[in-house]
Parts: sequence; structure tokens; C-alpha cells
Amino acid sequence: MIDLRLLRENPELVRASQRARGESEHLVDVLLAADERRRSMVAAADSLRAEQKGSSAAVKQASPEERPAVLQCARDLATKVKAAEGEQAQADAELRQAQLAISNVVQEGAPAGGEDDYLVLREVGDKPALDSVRDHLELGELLGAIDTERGAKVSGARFYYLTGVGALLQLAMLQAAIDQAVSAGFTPVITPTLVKPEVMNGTGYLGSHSDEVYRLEADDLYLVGTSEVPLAGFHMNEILDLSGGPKRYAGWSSCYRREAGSYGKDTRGILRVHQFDKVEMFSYCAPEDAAAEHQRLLAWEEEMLAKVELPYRVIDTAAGDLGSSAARKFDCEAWIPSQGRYRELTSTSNCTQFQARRLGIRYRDGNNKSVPVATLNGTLATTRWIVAILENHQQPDGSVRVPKALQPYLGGREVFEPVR
RNA sequence: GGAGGCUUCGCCUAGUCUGGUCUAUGGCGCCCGCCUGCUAAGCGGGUUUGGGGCUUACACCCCAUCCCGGGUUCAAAUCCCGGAGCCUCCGCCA
Repeated sequence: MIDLRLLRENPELVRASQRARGESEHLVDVLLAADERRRSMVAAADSLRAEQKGSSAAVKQASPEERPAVLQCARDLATKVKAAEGEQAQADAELRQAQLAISNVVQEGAPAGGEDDYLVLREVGDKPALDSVRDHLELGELLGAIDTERGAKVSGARFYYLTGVGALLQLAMLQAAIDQAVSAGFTPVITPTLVKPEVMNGTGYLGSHSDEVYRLEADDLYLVGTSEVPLAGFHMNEILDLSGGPKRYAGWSSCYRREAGSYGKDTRGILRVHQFDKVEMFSYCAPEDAAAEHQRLLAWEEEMLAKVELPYRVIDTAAGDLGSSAARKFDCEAWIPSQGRYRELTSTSNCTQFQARRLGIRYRDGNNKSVPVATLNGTLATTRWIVAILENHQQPDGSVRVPKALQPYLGGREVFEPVR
């Protein structure tokens, strides 16, 4: 949620952000009113409670003859306090609701507009010159690496098996990602993939994108769509020591997405699936360091993309295409030869203090005051990368060249040969 | 799944039976100061978190906070109900 103090001091900034996202400015007025109302309710309840304290003490000290009158007075006050607290609770709830309805304030510099209004920051690497292009599924089947038919038989559409070199490739890639992260000082973490509602909500995934999330009704738990969620929850309701710099974690987990509303989109192969594996970077840092940390995360993503030798471009996502928690987002999109276009392989978001405020994650600043930290996340490798690796490194006979940096993780193997 | 125990302001802990004097005790740690040639020891003070008020600021004041949520009461760390987490034992099972 956004900072109420900032809102009070500079409501125009929040309005401008709402405009850039294409979201309602009216929500800002609703929130301001709710904030004002709650403040007056709290003040009223506070002073009544103070009065009641004195009154209770008076009962104790009263002499037997004055006691009945004093007691009656105390009873009346108790009734008033109860009423005031009820009103305060309602005002609290209304404020929170209004606060949750507003997305994070967009960082200055992010392009305005929607999904198609991204800005291309750079293009890196050479697209492969291919006479004839096989798509990743055809290659995957030739190599005995991907089996979507049996995936569908066993679990339904958008499920798949990674078999043989497919399974090995994924493990190699994720292990390489973890190694890179550990070298960079990240703490590797294997996370839970089922989380409580408060954690899922705290990370901002139960807002407009709640259709994307699997929920286990019987247990009131959610399946995570990214290890960002359990990594953000890791330090929930804690005060962190950031005096040594950002706290960085690299989460390895399976990820689950319902892909509601994407019917008919990317139905072939494993580009868009309900379950995949991912190594995700997650940083907790001081708010003033967040923009720089965001660039560092982007640099680590590009380092990993270079290791698997993929041509890609970096885009600055437009305000209207940011998740509700993000203030700024950069995606790296790899060239997909079979589609003749770039597709997202990584995404790094600066959530500023938005998630931390919901999750109660703070640190002590220079004045020893506890303030919400900034949180950031970024992709280091996912199952989807296999699509780009197979297609970009394919050879005319259907074999696939193994990127040098992955070869040590595959017993020195330099090429995947067709098995049929 | 069944039975029992536990949860207090960084850590440990007193307080809960018997409601008000709890504005929560003590120790450890940490911070500031004094003392000392330096260090240790010693001495004095400070040290939950959040919201609000007042201030240039420091200070100070008010409210809430004893795992969480309800309830009883003029009044709850304390009594009652519900929940969570941890521990022990039993049962079942990878």
C-alpha cells in the first residue's frame, strides 16, 4: 500500500501516477477522505479512553457512600468508549480498503500508457541465421526433451513433462543460475510453494490479478506463482538490519499460474504453462538504494542471458502494464525464431516500500527510526528459457548446441542429438 | 487424529492461582555518560513497537500494545471462549 504521509503531502503525485496507469483518480479522493475520517475517530476514541482510565481509578478510591455515583459515571463512560471504538474499527477497515485499492506510485521516468507503450532500452546479441526454423516443441520432441501430450493426458492442457535432456537442461540451467546468484552474494533458498492469504495478499497478488492464483479451498492456502511471494513473506513482521547493505535471496521453486483469460494464447509447447520452475532474485534494501538495486538486478539478469547466449532486448514497461506492487519494471525479452518476435524471459520489479508496508517489514534508518524497506525482485532463469535456448541454438539436422556456460552442468555435453 | 505443557517490552525471566498498588520485576546484551594512564572492573542513566499531539529541534504529553481475536467487568498480562505457534507423549503413515 502507498504511504499515507506522502499522499497527504503530495496528493497530486499520486493522482498523476493513477493517470499514468490508466486507473481511477477518484480513488485518491476516497482514500484522503477515509484517512481524515479515521484520524478524527482515533482522536475521539483516545480521549475517551483517557477519561475512562481516570474514572476507573476513581471507583477504586471512592468512599462507600460516593461509590454508587462514581460507578455509574464509569459505566456510562464504558458505554461511550465501546461505541467510539466500534466507529474507529469501521473507519480503520474503510481506510485499509481504500488504501489497498490504490496501486503503487509509478516511478518517475517510467513510460506512460499500456501494454504496447513500452520503451526499448537496448537490443543485445545477434539473431541466428536459420534457413528453416523448427519451433521448440518440434525440437523438444526430436530430442526426447518435452512431452506435452502426456502432460495433457495426466494433468490437462498447459501441462508437460520434461524428459531426458529436457530435464537435464532445466536442472543445469537452474543450477547455473543459483551458482551465479551465490557468487554475487545471494543466499540460496528453497521456498514453500503454498502460502497463507496474508502473504499472498501482502505481495499484491490478490488484487486485479487474483484470477491468476490457484487457491486450495480446503486449507485456505494459495499456490505461489513465483517464489517472490514466500521470499517477501520470509521477513514478514520483522525489523531487518540493513547496515551491511541489501539482503539478497535467490529462491528456487516451482511456480503455479492459472492462466485464466489466456485461452487460445500460446497453446503450443511450453511457452505458457500452469506449472514451471524458476530461480528468482529478491532484495530487501533501503528505499534510497532501491533504484540502484533495480539496475543491479537487471545487470544480473543480463549476465545470465549472456551465459546461455541468447539474443534479447530490454524494455522499460509502461505504467499501465505494471503489476499493482511495482513502481518500475524492466523486462528482458529473448528472440524467438519460430515466432519472429521477442518474448519475455525475465522481469524485474522495484516495489519500493509498497509490499513491505503491507507485510510489516522494516529496518532502522539513520535516525534509528523504523521505516518500511524497499523490496525488489527479478527473474534469473525459468522453464521458459528452454524455449529460447532450443530455438536459437538449433542446427539444420535438429540437434541443439549447448551454450558453453551450461556444458559443465551437463557433464561436458556440447550438443543434444535427436533421438528419433 | 488424541492428551498435556508452554508463549511477558532484543534474549532469559518475575508477575497469572487471589482482577485495581503492573506506569510490567530482575539478569544478560546493547547505547550514553562518569571514573580510570589504557583495558577490565565499578558507578549513574537509557533501551518494546505502533499511532497521534506539541516543538526549529531536543524534550515532553496522550492512546494502544504482555502470541492473535472475541467476551465478562467501572477496571484484564491476570478471569472466560475461540484461534495460532512451539514442545512432550500416544496413535497413524511416507
